[in-house]
Amino acid sequence: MPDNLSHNTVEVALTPWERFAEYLHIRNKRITQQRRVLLDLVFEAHEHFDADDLVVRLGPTDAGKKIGRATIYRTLNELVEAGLLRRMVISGRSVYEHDYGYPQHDHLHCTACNRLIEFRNAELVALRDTVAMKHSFRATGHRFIILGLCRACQARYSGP
Amino acid sequence: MPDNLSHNTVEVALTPWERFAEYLHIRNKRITQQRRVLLDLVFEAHEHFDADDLVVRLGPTDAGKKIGRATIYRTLNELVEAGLLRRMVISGRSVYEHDYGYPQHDHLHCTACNRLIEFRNAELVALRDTVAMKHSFRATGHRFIILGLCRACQARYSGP
DNA sequence: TTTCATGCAAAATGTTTGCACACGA
DNA sequence: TCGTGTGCAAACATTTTGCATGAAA
Repeated sequence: MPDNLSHNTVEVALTPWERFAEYLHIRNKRITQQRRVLLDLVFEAHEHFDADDLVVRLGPTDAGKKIGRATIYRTLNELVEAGLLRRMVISGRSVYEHDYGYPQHDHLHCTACNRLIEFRNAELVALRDTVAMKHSFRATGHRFIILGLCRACQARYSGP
Repeated sequence: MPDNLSHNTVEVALTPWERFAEYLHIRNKRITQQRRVLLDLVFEAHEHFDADDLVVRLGPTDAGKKIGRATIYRTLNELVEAGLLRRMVISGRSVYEHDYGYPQHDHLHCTACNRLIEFRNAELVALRDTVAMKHSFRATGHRFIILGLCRACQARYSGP
């Protein structure tokens, strides 16, 4: 396994689009306008977002091109299944981020301002696998979130 | 070899009851029948449970001793705030376990049978604090769940 | 021309809240 | 007594689903 931890992307053979097309083709699913628009929107930038963000970003502008909430949810599930997006649950709502072509990482979650800060730590995966092996468990993934206060919020909460 | 986590305890000065009473007293909250019944029920055994489990364990109609769902949710929130219970979210629902008088640990979650297996690892907290410090983040806690297949489910899914 | 996908609204889920009454301190 | 707590039902927020229509292949 190559150590790409010090770079911002991971080399991948296919573009997200090629990969999604492949995923759809294998399951006899169709390449529709909606899936096209959503995938482009989602891979426009490296951000954390939720279903509602997409609704907002689609909403007022494209008057004729309205995509229903249900389709957004359905497509997000497909993108997760296709390995393009990673889902995590932050205070009760699903939050998504790029997974394909993006290095493995985890998050610090500021419980005051709700910001998510990414970090990478190679030891963590090693630790995970050690623990899993000790319990005859076959690890397929993990969720690790460090909760606390970011620097800005520490300052804010200890007076001016 | 499993390390019998469920029979270990941490020495604490107060019983859960004393601690809850103290918590309530400080906030001018009252020791009611319902809170009494719920705390006893919750500390009856070391298990993972959710709100619905409590509803079921309280029975259909305890001769007029019915405790409403709302009260159960309200009390669980108090028990978490009081530091007696720890809450984690497993596939969209809140799951609780003892926190007070119970050693720090994390979980392996079998995504096939939904079982939660506890493990302890001292390195993890060290790692957490190292990462937090590197980001000027004040860590107050973390959530770490290793996802995968437990031994039984690995066997089940690779044929007999 | 046959599936499959979409939009809409309704349903499902898990939890919280408003309110009138009940009860603990 | 007085302020909290409770049960109930309704509200909530997010996500899923049933169904008739519309669009890929």
